[in-house]
Amino acid sequence: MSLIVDNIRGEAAPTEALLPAATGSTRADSVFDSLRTAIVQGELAPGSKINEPQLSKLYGISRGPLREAIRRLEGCKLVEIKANVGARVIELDIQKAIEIYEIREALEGLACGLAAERASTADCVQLRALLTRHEAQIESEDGKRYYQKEGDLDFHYLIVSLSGNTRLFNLLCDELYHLLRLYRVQTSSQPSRPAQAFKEHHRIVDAIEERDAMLAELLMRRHIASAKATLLAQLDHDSELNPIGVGS
Amino acid sequence: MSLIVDNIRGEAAPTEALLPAATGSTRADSVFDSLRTAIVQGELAPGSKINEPQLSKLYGISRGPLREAIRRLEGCKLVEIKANVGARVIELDIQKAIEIYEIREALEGLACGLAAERASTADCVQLRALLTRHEAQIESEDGKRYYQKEGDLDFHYLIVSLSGNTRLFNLLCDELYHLLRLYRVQTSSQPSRPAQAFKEHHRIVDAIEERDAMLAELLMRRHIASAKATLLAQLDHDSELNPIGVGS
DNA sequence: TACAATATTATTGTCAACAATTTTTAGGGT
DNA sequence: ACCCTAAAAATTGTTGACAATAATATTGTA
Repeated sequence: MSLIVDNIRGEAAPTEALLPAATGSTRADSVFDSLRTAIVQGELAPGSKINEPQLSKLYGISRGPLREAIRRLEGCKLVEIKANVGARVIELDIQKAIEIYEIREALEGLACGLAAERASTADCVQLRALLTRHEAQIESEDGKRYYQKEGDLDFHYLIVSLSGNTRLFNLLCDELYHLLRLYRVQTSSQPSRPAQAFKEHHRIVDAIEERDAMLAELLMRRHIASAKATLLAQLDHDSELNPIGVGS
Repeated sequence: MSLIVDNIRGEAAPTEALLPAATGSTRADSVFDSLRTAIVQGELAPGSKINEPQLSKLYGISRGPLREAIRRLEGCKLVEIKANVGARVIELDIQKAIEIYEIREALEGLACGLAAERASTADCVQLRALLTRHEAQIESEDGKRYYQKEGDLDFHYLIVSLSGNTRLFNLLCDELYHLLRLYRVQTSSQPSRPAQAFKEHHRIVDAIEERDAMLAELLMRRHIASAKATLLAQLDHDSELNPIGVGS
């Protein structure tokens, strides 16, 4: 068991090499991107320490821009910094995931309602096309659940962008979605009930096509609430096993 | 007229002296706080450039920690950074303010509903006491609208904290509320309809006391929506004057 | 005067070294 | 063996200097 714990909480380092530093972008920006994907994809284990000398050597940069990148990660809530101690990759337990889903439910409900008010006919066509495309993908290569995960996010991505609220877009797509990805990786959770989800997606597009903002918001909130319910059930199940957080 | 413009957009510097660097906190943290309040209170004019040598001299620190503070400000959406060019204080036009209010409506609605589900009886008493206290303050020193502004935020602050969702609390209190303050300073907007607002506040507390989550959410959303409506009316009014953004 | 190209200045990005703090290790006492 | 204390190592916080880029001023020309 301690093997697993060590694996999860160890001081894992990302396998990435240094990037060629794309023009128009500073080193701090590139290393921020690299670190973010490293964290979100689980290469930097949750709870593990961010070692500045080690990472600066790995990426071939000095600690100055690295620290700026870390400060940006802090802004995205992907690491937590304690003064004079350093940064650690965030750990998402079920409790925190539920908090995120509560927020997501409210914000994506808003986005979906706005999308229904503002989406053009062409937008609706695009939205429906995206759904059918993903559906076909799933049916053909049934084994690879991977696409379904990303496909699901594509759908939500598009709707949020149709809301026309750029701040909302940034909030969801630049912050919350990364946290969701991280949680999925940490718990290696499969997307449950794909068939049901697709049905719900189509109902949501129906509502948007009909410019029914209230219904669109309601359906999206319900759609996300059902995912949240799965988490809640898991939380209740776990707390039944360990009544007051008693470890082994 | 150019006088006003210069005053608003000039490279104003905050009048703050360097802080004694509270223990347990790094210099980057203190200067982050200083800069944030300087921006929110309008001492650093919206749109003005963040000059690193100038600010580092003013605060008596080097550019390293200053840049980390700036990166944190970027995370709070208080400044915008362009690579190789630098950071500028954000400018909030009505359009952006409306986006914020849309988000705030959804999130505070959520917070209020959760508060209704989770608040203890003592919490409700505290909430009501806060209201009556502010009411008395307003009636006594009617002239000072200042208290009403902050008092209004106090009320919302408390409700958000009662939601029990810490991420929601951080999102609203550490990010959105600062932006609201900034917008109020930028437009020197007075809180409209204080009497009506107090009535709505009491109805909201009523709903929370009765553990009526749906009603509490509805009332809070409506409460914020009416503030948003004022902005929208202003936007329509302005666009009537300058049909397609024609300056003087 | 107006305009374009160039030179100058200022500012940002980056680095390597030093200071301050924390963590780890070693040692001694009970 | 345990725990407390002190030295050593490692890591974070900070600084000043240098390189790269952008903004500004200057000059030349039509």
